[in-house]
Amino acid sequence: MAGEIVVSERPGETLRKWREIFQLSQKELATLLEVNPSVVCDFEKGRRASPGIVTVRKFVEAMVDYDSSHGGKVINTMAGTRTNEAIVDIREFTSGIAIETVIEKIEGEVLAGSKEIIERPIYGYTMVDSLKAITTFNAFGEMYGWSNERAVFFSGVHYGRSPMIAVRAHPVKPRMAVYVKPKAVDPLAPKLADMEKIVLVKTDLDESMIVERLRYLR
Amino acid sequence: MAGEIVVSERPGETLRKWREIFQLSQKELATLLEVNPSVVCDFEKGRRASPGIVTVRKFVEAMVDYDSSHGGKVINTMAGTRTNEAIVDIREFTSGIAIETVIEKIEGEVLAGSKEIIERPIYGYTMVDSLKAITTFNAFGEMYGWSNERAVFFSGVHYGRSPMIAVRAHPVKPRMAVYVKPKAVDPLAPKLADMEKIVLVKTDLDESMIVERLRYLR
DNA sequence: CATAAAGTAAGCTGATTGACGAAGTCAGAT
DNA sequence: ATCTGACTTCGTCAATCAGCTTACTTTATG
Repeated sequence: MAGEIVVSERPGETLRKWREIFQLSQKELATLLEVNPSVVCDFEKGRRASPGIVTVRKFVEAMVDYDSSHGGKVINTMAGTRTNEAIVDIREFTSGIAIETVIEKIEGEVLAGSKEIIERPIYGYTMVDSLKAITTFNAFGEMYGWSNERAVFFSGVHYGRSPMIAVRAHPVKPRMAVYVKPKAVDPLAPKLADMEKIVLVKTDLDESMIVERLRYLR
Repeated sequence: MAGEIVVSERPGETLRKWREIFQLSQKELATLLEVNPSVVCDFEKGRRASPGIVTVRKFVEAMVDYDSSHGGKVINTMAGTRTNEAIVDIREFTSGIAIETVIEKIEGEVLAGSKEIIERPIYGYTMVDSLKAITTFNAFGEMYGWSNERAVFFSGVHYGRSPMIAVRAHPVKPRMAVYVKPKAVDPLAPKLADMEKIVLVKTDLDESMIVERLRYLR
């Protein structure tokens, strides 16, 4: 959405399109943003030709927040799964931790990833139930996607294909993907990981065990 | 890519990440952009906190252009598939065509989609080889994304799951997805289609037949 | 018809960007 | 030990943006 706006030939029109999808008037949106309605108009009509990305973010955020505080009519799917159900655990480290270290802790087997990237630090992790993550609107990270610098643990992996496909198609990528007790690992997965330059790891520890072990990482 | 930059917490760092992926020095990139190297640095280090989207576009374009004029080392996948190979056909209609009409033409069976959406118009279509699309850098339009208002035909569908997962994870959605002669259709696919409010259709015509039939749609 | 409500247009101001160039740091080769 | 190349920092400045206000169309709707 934010991406679509930046990338579009006439950002203003795209902005408008989304405002209309969210069924907001210029005035309403302006109120949410605490600006004058003419500002919204100016952007939509292109008087502001190249809005700063912070501005774009503000617009998108305002609309999404509004929607979710009104039951998420636009954002939420009709399906019953709630965002939070998909996310089993989410934590930020207080400082950067090398990917290697995490791999050791979880007794992971590296399926893809060069030496170089393995040395890089990450700053947190997210544990998701793969199937729920996909069937839930926003599990992929509150519209802004995952922060780059983290690991994503996928539990409930069946074929070992979909999670990496999701990563591939999503604009914002984690540094590291971990399959938790996967039933299988499709050969396509490591290939995709290589392409994305992210580390793909498999572990046989279960969710609670992993959370336990990562708990006392700084 | 442009999307990732806008959306990221520290756009500068993301910009740098991509410059490094393209294996360019600041100086080289600056030369491509015809600016002083310090400009590149300023952006990467965040002195310019909210670059205009035109600037972001310039950066991205410069890197992509450079890469493709050097054989597309980064853009084309290491897996050898060239971007264009994934896209079998792509066409814009001169005016909007109702989704219903397209469904009739291709003798499609509707797997998901309400009456309402089926009446909506689309303005073009893209035919992709599913597997190649995923293993190819740019087929998903990482750069510019799909336009909303079109159909995407997936050929070479095996389980009938990945294409919809890609659609799900990708920020920009087509109005209509068509499985061309799928070997199977995973039950998850129609569910995802419903959630995305896009029409999912299956057809037993083959690629060339479809292109043929859609050719003479206005 | 009158009058909201929604959106457009235009002029203005202070803040920030986009750009430069000079002077600096830093890590590795020579 | 110093040199080179890659990167950083910073002061500067014109251009542009983000925001305001106020006045003007349009388009419903009682």
